[in-house]
Amino acid sequence: MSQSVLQTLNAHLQAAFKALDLPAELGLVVVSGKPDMAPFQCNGALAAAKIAKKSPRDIAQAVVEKLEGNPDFQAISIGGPGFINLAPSDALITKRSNDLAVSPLTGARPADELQKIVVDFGGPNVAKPMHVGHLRSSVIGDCLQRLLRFRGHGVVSDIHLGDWGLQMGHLITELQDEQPDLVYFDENITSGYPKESPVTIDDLSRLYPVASAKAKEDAERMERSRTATSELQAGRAGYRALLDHFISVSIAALKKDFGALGVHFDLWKGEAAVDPLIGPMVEKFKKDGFTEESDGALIIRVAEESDKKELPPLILISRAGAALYATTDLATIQDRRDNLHPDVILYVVDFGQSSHFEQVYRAAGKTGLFPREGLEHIKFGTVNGKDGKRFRTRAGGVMRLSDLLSQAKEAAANRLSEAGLAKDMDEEERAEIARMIGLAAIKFSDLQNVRTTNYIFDLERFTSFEGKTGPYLLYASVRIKSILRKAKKLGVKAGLIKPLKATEKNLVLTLDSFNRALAHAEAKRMPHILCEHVYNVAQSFSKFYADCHVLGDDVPADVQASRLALCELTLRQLTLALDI
RNA sequence: GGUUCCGUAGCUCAACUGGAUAGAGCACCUGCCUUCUAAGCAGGGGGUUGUAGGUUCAAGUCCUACCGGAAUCGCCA
Repeated sequence: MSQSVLQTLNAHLQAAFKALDLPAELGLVVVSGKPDMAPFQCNGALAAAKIAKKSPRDIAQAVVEKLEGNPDFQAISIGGPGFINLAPSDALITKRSNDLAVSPLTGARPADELQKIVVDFGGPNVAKPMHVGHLRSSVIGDCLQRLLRFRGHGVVSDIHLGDWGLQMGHLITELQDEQPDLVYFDENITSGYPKESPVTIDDLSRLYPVASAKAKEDAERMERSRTATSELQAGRAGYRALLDHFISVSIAALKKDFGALGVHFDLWKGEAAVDPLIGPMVEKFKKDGFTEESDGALIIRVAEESDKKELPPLILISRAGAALYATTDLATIQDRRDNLHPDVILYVVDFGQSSHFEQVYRAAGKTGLFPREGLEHIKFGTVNGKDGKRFRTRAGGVMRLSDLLSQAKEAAANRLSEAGLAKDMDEEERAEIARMIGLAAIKFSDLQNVRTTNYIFDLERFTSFEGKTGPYLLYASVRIKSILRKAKKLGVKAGLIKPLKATEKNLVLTLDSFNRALAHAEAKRMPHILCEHVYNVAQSFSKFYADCHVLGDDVPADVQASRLALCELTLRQLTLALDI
């Protein structure tokens, strides 16, 4: 596999800098900020000026002279204070385009250093229904796990169900108030519970808010939930049996939701699964002297010298004797360390929990449980409404995931019939296409902007089909497929690629940056970088499509073959990238 | 009040980590379908990057102080 055009030019520039006794790194070639002047540029002459004590333009001039006559360049010029503008030769572009055409992954390569990575995302609670906030974690997490796998890493994804802690106490006690006669509440019975669940998923989502609201106003009610939580964690049989029902009912419902989203998890573990590890882990922390007592609770101090404000200690065991969120997270790290042996664990969780993870990561590092550097919080912004205020679950009008999906699907179906598309298909096929388009719209609009704050949820944008959207990308694929179909009918075969017009060369260079986008997206754990690339591909193709007729009567046979090959290549890369 | 994150076109967001005249998409104008799907293409208007300083050849990006917003601040997850 050859190098990308950028890498090739980069090698030449670095060699030229080195030959001038300047640091090779300064020869770094980047995509030009002024694409109308040249596709690439090198800014090293400006930085070199200080070291060499010469004017940037003189250095640029010397570099240009070194590169003169190199067949890989079509044009080299100096702009402004000392920018070196670089245009690759047609021969280089042509060669690279044909290399890409025969590359199974259209130029993508595995990461240099392969790692074992655990991706923890989704994190839905047993007690609460899925809403748009979970959508974000799921879509980003799923994209990251696909990206990392594509790059060759060993990836294990875990949903990390919220099935432990106070919320379970809430559910148990509220259920007891509603149906006090259930056998689970009889302390004299410790086995032989019914297989059938006493509750449905709807019951669960109804019980929790009720209990939570009551407990907030009534200290006594809260105490009952706390006690139930402790008893559950201490192993009370009836409560454990209830918990198992809660979990299995939830998982069944969640599998449906995540299935509809096309999101996959390797592990469906929850917090409850690491319960047996907690006791020994806490004992070890105690023995090793990492813990101390404070106000009746067992804590680990995680403050560091450099903190401007002391970070509160991590609470391992509450006054009531219950394990908390941080405790199960630590135990989960231990579980993963011992069973999965990861180099890195990624937590795709909203930004509001930053300090919690900071506490857990520090504690893990301090106690020798897991290296601090291997734990990464992949944070994203809280979900806000159009008014910029937080999109609250309580505030009524909860947007359920399934509702969102069906709305997107409906919008897609309307668009299809309006535009008279897919009319030669039967109803079932059309519905399937509408579903895919709606899903693409949702995923892309969520992924394309990864800012860490101020995430605004806008249904209209999520289901829009014009401009920079998922459907636009699909549309590009559809157009290519249509050309390929026609070519097959006409008996035209793909051949050697020879980019002639600017739109063709541009498309090749865009396709050529695939690997760079993948590597960059991985390094930053930012899916939107990949989205940006795919959008660029679709846009470059659309321009090419409008500018270059592929199968016209007036197009020579070799040009037809070349453009057809370019179409095939583009489709392959689009398909690969959309699958991530 | 403390800490952390953020402030870019009317709206939603980029800007490859310090590079040239800050880019896309909506929305708004002007063209383009008897030719491979117009979910598209070509073009236009729209900006003192919250404010004020500082660092240097160069600042949306780095440092300081204000203004405005969000999250969080020991027994919820």
